[in-house]
Amino acid sequence: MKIHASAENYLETIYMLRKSKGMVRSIDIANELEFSKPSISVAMKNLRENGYIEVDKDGHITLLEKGLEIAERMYERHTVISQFLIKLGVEESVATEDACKIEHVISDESFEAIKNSI
Amino acid sequence: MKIHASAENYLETIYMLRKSKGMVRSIDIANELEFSKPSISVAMKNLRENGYIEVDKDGHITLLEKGLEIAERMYERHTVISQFLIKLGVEESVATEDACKIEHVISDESFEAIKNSI
DNA sequence: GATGTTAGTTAGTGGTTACTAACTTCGGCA
DNA sequence: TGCCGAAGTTAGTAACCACTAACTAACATC
Repeated sequence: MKIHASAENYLETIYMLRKSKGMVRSIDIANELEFSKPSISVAMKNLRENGYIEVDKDGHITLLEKGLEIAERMYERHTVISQFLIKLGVEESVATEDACKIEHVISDESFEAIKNSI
Repeated sequence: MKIHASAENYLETIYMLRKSKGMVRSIDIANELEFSKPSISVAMKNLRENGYIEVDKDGHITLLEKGLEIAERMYERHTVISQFLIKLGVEESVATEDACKIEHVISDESFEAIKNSI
């Protein structure tokens, strides 16, 4: 299973919700991303079957090592890029939205360059 | 017809090839983007049927007003973003590659902020 | 004139990503 | 006990974006 932008996004969202709310269920991700329940259900099934997350009997989702690695990477990109844009004068909500997209397409090299420029 | 990233990319490529080579045919776009001929053929059909480009009897492609507008917009984004990354120390080919992706997802507001920061 | 190359087309396929409709499962409460 | 609502699942659909296979059309070259 190759990880694509959508999977990166799901893993990052799990990571963020875990930080802000403690426990994470599918429904929380659906509410956060404003996606339908089935979309999340199918996505979590894939992530589970490929060893990125674990789901206990109560539906609580935990990031496994593989998943955590990606989530942390995305989270760092997200925070750095949005911080960078805000520093340039971009409105916070716009900066966050843009960071959400850019974080999935930018190279390591460019990301590091931006990070070092802040 | 809504314009998506791929269409923006095709229009931008036509614009760039026009600048560098004069005439542009489908095959030139295929070579430039390293896509198959049928992929380009179908894409050009869509752009033609929706008034973004014109194709004469010899297969020469011209941007119509709607298409030119998008192409110029993308071209500006491309040059500004890659220039910006190069200034941060990113290797040129990487900067160009990243600009190719970022230009399709970044907001006007963030783009202007980057442009003004150079 | 036959042959081969180049450009372009059509038809069908496959992956990604999200959707709706309709279902099950489970816990709480009248 | 029986019903309701919340959470999650399965099945089927749709749009986007590229692909290969196989075709036509036009032109060059021998």
